[in-house]
Amino acid sequence: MTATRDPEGRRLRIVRGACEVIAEVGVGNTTHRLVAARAGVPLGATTYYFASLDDLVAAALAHASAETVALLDEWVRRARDAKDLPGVLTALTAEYLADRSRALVEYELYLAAARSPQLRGFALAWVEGVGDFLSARVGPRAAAAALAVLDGTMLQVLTLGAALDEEQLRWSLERVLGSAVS
Amino acid sequence: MTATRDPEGRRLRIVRGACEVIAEVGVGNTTHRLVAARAGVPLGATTYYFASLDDLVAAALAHASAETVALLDEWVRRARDAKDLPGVLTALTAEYLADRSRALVEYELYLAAARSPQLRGFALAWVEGVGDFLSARVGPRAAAAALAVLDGTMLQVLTLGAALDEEQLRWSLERVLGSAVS
DNA sequence: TTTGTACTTGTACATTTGTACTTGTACGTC
DNA sequence: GACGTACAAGTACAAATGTACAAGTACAAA
Repeated sequence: MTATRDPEGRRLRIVRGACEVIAEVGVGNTTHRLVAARAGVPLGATTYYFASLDDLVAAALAHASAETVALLDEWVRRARDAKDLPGVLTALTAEYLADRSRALVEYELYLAAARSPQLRGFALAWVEGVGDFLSARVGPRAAAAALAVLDGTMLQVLTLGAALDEEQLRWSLERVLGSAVS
Repeated sequence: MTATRDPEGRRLRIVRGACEVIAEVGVGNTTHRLVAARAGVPLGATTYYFASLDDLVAAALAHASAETVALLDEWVRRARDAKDLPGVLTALTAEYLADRSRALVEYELYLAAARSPQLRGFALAWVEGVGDFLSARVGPRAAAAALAVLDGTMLQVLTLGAALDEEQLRWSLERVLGSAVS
């Protein structure tokens, strides 16, 4: 018995499976077999679509990064004309953290970038994306401060397993953005 | 030829080697052989002192955490009566990041805690340590905000490989700590 | 229908890895 | 000095893993 033919779908299944595995066990413990089992494809499929395990992991991280960039567009769109900037940023953060699995892959990617410069571009996409947008709106200093608040808050939520304290985040952002906010 | 006998020193050498290896390749890619080579001990020594690889990694993370707790005491001591709290915190952050290798292990531990609750205690030590101290001095809201700023800033410096912008950090902290500062 | 190609699937194999084990050695105890 | 114990160091081996490969299968083109 053979599965119906669907190369693109298959590749996507594998990449998605890889993302889930990375979120669960981390980049270092990700294996062909774990990904194959998670994606529901035979082992050979993972080596057919990706030349090596590194390629597979890189594709998964690229996928996660692309999702974030897409999300970034939404952030910019919704925050551009918002009157209540801290409120919108807080809401967006809460939405982002709702998918804990994806967020974990993101931060896994973040940390992996610390060791391999070729991944740094992905990490930069986020920082520069949010940074540039905020910078244009509230100036570079406040933008950098807000970005640090957001990154630090998300990291703490992910690692400590606690729920996001939206009131606290809003308060912090208001403080940091200061008079730039209406 | 046999090395001179020194159980405690040996154990420490192995733990330190493990920390270095973790900083370089990450928790997931850490192996007995890498640690042994780095520590300059035969392979058998790593299994003699640690029942399993998990134990070895856990010991290394515990070691890193203990170092941080020790550092925490210094932070509290130096910041307790400081007139210029943002300035002192900025200086302490710069000092902390000077040892990039150790800082990386810390954040590796941070992220690992997201997946294994038994590591969460170590991650909590930092957050609660700094948090409680700051909280007593500037109130819970400003303390949490400052903690997020510090965590986010350090994460960005580590992952992007950029130098710490001390002026920016100082500005952010002043903004967050607000009137609580002299 | 026939055929070629891209895809599928299962398996095989060399390598790496965790860990146990054996042998040798230093040091406290008598 | 003799001796037992805790440590040192090398080796062995089973399990896991990355990857190559052979054989089969679906689908488009002719």
